[in-house]
Amino acid sequence: MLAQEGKPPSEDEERVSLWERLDRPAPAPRVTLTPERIATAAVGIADAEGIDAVTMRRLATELGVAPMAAYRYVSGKDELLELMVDFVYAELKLPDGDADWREALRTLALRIREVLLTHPWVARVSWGAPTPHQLAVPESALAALDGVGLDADTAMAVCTTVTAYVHGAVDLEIGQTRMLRVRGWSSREEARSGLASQMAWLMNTGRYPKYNRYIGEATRKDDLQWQFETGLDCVLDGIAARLGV
Amino acid sequence: MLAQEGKPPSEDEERVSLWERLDRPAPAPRVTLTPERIATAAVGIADAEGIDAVTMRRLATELGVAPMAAYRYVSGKDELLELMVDFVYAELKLPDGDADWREALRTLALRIREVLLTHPWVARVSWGAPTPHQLAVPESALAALDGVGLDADTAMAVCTTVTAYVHGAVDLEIGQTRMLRVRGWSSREEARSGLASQMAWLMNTGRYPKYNRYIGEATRKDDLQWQFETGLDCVLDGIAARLGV
DNA sequence: CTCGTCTCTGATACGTTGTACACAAGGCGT
DNA sequence: ACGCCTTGTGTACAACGTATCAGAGACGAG
Repeated sequence: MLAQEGKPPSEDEERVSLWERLDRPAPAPRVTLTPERIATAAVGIADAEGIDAVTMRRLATELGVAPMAAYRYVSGKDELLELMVDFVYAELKLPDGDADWREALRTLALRIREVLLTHPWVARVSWGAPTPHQLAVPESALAALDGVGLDADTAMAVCTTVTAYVHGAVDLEIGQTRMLRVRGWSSREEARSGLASQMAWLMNTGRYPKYNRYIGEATRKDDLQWQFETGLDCVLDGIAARLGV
Repeated sequence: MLAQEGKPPSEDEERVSLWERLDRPAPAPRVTLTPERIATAAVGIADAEGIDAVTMRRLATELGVAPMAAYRYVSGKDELLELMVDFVYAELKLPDGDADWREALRTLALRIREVLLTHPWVARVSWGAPTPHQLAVPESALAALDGVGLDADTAMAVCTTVTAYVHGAVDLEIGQTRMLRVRGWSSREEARSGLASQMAWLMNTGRYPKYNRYIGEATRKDDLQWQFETGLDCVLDGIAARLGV
């Protein structure tokens, strides 16, 4: 479609992945830009001002280069986001290999939560294809489960279940936190009494009596850590029960 | 800022939520547009061509109106997405009230999964503030848990845990499915042997021995329904165990 | 019937975004 | 020293969200 008369030298060669490309031994002369510099700058912007502030132009400004410069390293914004996600997962410290499977999975889950809460935009970005540092998570989990004598399908299912819970729970947590932060309410006292005005209106419709009652009675509504750990322990209990310790 | 010299009749009155506004008894004459028509059209586009195809202009074209017409009903694209999410959740059939709490939560989870898989874009859109039809989910779950004698915090935690698992699991599922669909591979035979080229390269780095082995041995890798139900049953087992049946 | 008014829609326009394309600059092997 | 290949620049365009204003059509009052 392009390069229809010139020379198509390496045109149409099979598409290599971002990671494969970056792994090749840096064939380039004079680089002022590197994947690391790009990722660092982009993650910095996202952490400071939210993922919407991450713009190819803004990134270029931050790096002191022209808007199109980063395109030598990532093929588009999607790959930039992949790079950012991988960069964040790189800071995840994996649990030691000599722990009980349950303890290993538990601390892994807690650490993932911490990382995701530190970079809330990651939860809404990560796609289908896992990045290298994301793959280290199931690798570590499977290693922890290795001695328990599970078949491959069950072991994978356990990993998926815990991962699903962690991501889902942190996602809810982030949404909830952001919902409070969007309004002016800084303290939760203010938030609880006024709640969201729309929420208040919804409650006043009388269509959610149980919900209304329960949030009225709840006393640990703000203890997100407790909620997360309670759910996580339920999940781990269930795994242990269903799999014979 | 606007209307600085005329009459600011209802200007600056406190911001009312989308749902409150739509509930007021339709004060308007001659409507060719309605929230329902807008939501139907937008959801249709998103289902057929993905969420990125949902554009204010595209939506207007679909509705046969000018690009700005829908802004009379939603204040911006964010509210359009809220409207779409609520429209989708409206088709969720809630379980009857006379079931066992466990069965109620189980079928609720399975039905949410079905809805989310039918409209995969919903999973990546839903925010912090729940829409009315989304609120019906915890309402129904709390109703099912009402007789079990849980304190408010625990009941809420149970709801959150199940919701978190469902959302997280479906999210993974969608990502996985989309990852297969992005390539040309239509069949999973083709997908398994070739896998993603990038995945294959990552595996060949030798950094993920366990993962590589387990996906090689797994035989139910494509049975996503089994995976989901297995995880779900683990979660429910854990809840039952930790809460004394 | 007429008219003022209120609500809904159309037209136009602006700033921002992602990115295609062609060109310039500078280090390395020979 | 020379050319080549990689890297960064400049310019440009289509598409997006949305602000603003003007017009159109139905209702209530007279």
